[in-house]
Parts: sequence; structure tokens; C-alpha cells
Amino acid sequence: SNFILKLNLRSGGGNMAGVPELPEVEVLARHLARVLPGRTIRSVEVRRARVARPTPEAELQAVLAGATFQTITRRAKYLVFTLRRRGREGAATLVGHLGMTGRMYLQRARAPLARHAAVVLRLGKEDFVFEDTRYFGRLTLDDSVLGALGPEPLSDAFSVEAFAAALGRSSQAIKVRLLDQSLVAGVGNIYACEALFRAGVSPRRAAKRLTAAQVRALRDAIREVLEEAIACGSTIPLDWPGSGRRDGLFYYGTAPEASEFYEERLRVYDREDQPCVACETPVRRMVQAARSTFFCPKCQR
DNA sequence: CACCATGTTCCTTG
DNA sequence: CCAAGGAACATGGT
Repeated sequence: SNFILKLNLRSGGGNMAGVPELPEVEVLARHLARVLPGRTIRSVEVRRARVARPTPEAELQAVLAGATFQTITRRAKYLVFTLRRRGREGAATLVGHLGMTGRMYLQRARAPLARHAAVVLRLGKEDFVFEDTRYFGRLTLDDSVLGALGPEPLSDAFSVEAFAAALGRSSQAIKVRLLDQSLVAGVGNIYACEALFRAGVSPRRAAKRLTAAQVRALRDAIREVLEEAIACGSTIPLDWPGSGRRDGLFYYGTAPEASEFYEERLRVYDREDQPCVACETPVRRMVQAARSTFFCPKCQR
């Protein structure tokens, strides 16, 4: 059987959709929760101190070395690890973020490390690797960022009332507001576009101008696209000897034959000039807050 | 070779 | 002081 567990997120560029959002992190968290608890960190190799910021490299090593993984959960796009330290009360909290190009996986101990392996936790027979081509990701003891996050979109806290109140009187475009992690936590560029399409709401509409019906539809659409993506990602076996070009985005399929299926899940994202799945009007792309927005000009008024 | 993509943070502007 | 907009970060693909 494979000893490698790997969630691959293609290092995106051009029009590649390779950036992890809430569903991708959720699937990764579930897999890690199966394989990491009980494992003890023998030693820590920090190859890019930047990703531990603001935790000093020495502190990360001092706290993690000898610690045992307890739980792995997700908050927004963050992975939250708790670890028990021998002879210490309470648990240490380790916070991870994949940034745009991050991956976390186990590989055989002392196997060649990826070029951009940023942190390696030696677990004995295996190494737990945090690889991140662009080093925008994090693996840190600083959990202060979690406090500023808005409600989890799949929780009861993300109610229609709370969502409406959060949109408030903002004149910002709704698409841009959705990317604000204090409004609702975990939605990124891809799922913001997808949710707006499903709700039939124009990405340009000022947040305060959404009708009550649109607020409800958008809230429901956000939950739907995220739940579907999690369900989709959960069906994919992540235990496979991923290497080289075969490493695709898991939501584009880790197995070659799954590729088209997963691409079909996205109805507007990265489909500029392709016919809308509902009305065949060409999907358009525009830039908002320096990010690409894909939408159907007819279905989304 | 210059430019683009991206999540988050930081800085500037209004 | 707050809202909103834009640059910076880092790298590889086009």
C-alpha cells in the first residue's frame, strides 16, 4: 500500500485554478485527522523561516520537537493542529495556511524533499512535509488571525439575518465583499464566482442593494457550492504515489480519468467566452479588486 | 522577457 | 477613525 498521503494543489499560474479554499482545506483536514493524531514529532526542519512568521524558527522547533499530534480541524482556510507536549499542561496550537500553492503530505522518511519544502516534521518512519512554492502559506504558533474571522459558512452562525446584517450599508461590490474573511470565512475567488452565478446575482451589485430574496439565495448558494465541493473532494482517494505531472488539483481529479468530471463542477470560473451552462451566453471575465471575476451577463443581473 | 495569477497583510487615499 | 483601493509578497508558466 502507499505510504504517501498527499493532497495536491497544482501550483497555479496563467488560468490554472489551483488555489485552495474552504472545501479543499476541509478535505485535507479530514485526511490529516486520520493519519496524524498520536504521531510524535522527533525533530523539526525549517527550510523557509518565512512561513513560520511571526513565530521565530527557534521557537517553532522548541515547541514542536517532542510534541504529539492530538487533533486537526479547519477554521476558514486555516488548518488548526493541537499537540500535546510531554510534561506540560494544556495543548500547543499550530496554525497552517496553504496560501495559494501550499501542500501538506507524508512521505517516507529521508525521501528526497521537494524543491520548495518549507517545513519538515520528522515523525520517525515518515516525514510530514509542508511544501509551498510561493511561500505565501503559513505554519505558525500565532493563532491571532483566527479571532478576526467571520462565521463559518456551513455553520448555523451563518444565518440569513447575520449575512444581511454583515452586508450592511456597504457600497462595495458583492463579489469583493464575499472575499472579506470577516464577513464570512473561507470563501475565495473561485467559490465567490460560483455562488453568485448560482444565486443569479451580479458580482457588480453593491452589497447594500441586494434584495432580501437575493441575500437568502446567495447565502444558500454559498453553502451549496462549498458542500458540493467537499462532497466531491471527499470521494477522491488521496493515498496514491503522487509524483511529477500526474499531480493535479484534487478537485480537478487526482486520477487522470476524474479530471473532466471535476472541471465540470465549476460553471463559470475560468470559463471566459465559453457558453453559459444555463443560457449559452458567453461567460465574461472582468477584474474586481485586482482579481478575476467570471460571470454570465444574462443570468446575473 | 515582461507580465500574470493568487490570499493575506500592509499602506495609502478619500 | 473607518471604508475602500492598491501594492507587496514569491515563483513559475505563458
